[in-house]
Amino acid sequence: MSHKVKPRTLAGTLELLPNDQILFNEMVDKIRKAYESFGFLPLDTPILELSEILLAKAGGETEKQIYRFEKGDNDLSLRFDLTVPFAKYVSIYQNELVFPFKRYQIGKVYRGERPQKCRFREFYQCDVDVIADKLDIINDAEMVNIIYTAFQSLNLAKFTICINNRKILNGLFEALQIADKKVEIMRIIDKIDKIGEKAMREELEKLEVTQNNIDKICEFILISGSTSEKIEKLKSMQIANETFVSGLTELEKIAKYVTEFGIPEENFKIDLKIARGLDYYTGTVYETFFDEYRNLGSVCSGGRYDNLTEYYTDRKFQGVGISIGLTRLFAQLKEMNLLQASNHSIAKVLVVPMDENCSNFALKTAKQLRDSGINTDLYSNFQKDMKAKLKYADKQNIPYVCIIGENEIQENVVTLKNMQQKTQEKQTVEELIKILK
RNA sequence: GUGGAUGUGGCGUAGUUGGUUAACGCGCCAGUUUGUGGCACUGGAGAUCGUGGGUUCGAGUCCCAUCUUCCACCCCA
Repeated sequence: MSHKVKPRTLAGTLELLPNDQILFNEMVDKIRKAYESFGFLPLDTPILELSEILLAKAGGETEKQIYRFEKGDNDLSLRFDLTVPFAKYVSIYQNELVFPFKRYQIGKVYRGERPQKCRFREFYQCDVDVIADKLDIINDAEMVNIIYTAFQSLNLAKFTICINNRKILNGLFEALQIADKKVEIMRIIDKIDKIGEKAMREELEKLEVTQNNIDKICEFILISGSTSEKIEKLKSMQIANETFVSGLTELEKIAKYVTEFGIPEENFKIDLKIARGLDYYTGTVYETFFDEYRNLGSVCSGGRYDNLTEYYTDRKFQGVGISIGLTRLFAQLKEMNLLQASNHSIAKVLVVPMDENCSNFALKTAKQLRDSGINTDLYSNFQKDMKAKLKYADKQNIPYVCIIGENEIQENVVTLKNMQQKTQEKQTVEELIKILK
């Protein structure tokens, strides 16, 4: 007896049973449809890239978390996100593409982290981005609309799309003369919901931000009220900083467009606490939360960037985009039992020949069904009895079984059994197709 | 990368102060007379108790090491 290799799946990866996979695929389909409904174009890029491409921007988390290896003389890496390959793609094909280039991409990305709850090493991202030499702010507003449309069609839970603008934060830091620490400060601010105001203040103290400035930051990020009230309050702060003013103007425009897009007020909010860690964001930043499950964190995030292709070309491109982390979202929904159990099957009908002598009629019937666009499974074991055949249909949630035996062949009909209603009737093949269509 | 835990058949667990052929539920497979499912009943397969050392007459149960997985931090989807 040889030793068996114990079959197991790498931690931090998601592997589903068929019922869940069907649900997962349905979510992908809905997201794709939402993205395409805005005219975004599909794109696929390799999972593998040369390391020099993915690591063009040296330092930071990327370098720590990227899966990198050598094969022969090639220094290769697995893509860490879909944005960097997108930047490479745009740089290569800049003369062939039509701008503004609106694309979506749904695919797996890889991060070499210590896996933990809802934290994966291989996961799906569903990205949409627009890129052009110059991109009007209305594109930022359209992103809100896309997120709204996608989550509306996913129909999972009540959600709120929160936006902020990095320029406002940067402008404030410049005005307070603490711009040299802006990246660190933004990361700390970003954590306020998780750690609370007190802990946030303590962390800022550690950074040697003065008490006066900490007060100002808190006062600022905790501004409350409706969207228009917040904008008024920000204006009344009278911060004489160009960056701040330009960020505020952008935010105001987005709020206006969002209303014009017809997005309900309850689904959209300005949240000055949102900073986002990723340092390539330069303007609008997005996060999306489920109202009743805020603790899940953001289920869709993104932002505006000024020069995404800077590592590959001198031509400057502005972009704005968002991403749904579908693997994490799915895992969270499943854990919280928020997914309706799938009783969907891929096959609409199971064709069951009683024995080998019935194969000719059964196979022809199956072909006719498939030619009519009906997903048809064929029970492919003549040996087993009727019990096993029906059990198979039952377990697969196949709604109809089409039984073909000696009796049926003689009368030139089939027996169609409705599994749910437990009824059955003899039908001609033509009637069968009509019923199943 | 830092810190804390975990590890018993496919899954979830029991296993008493170390003592005979490791238990239970779910699942899986097969039957309950052969053209009718989800129920019930009967039977069956499946674990060298993560791995390697050690202590002991004897270890799933104690000690050490190692691996694995999980959780938190970091960062992020």
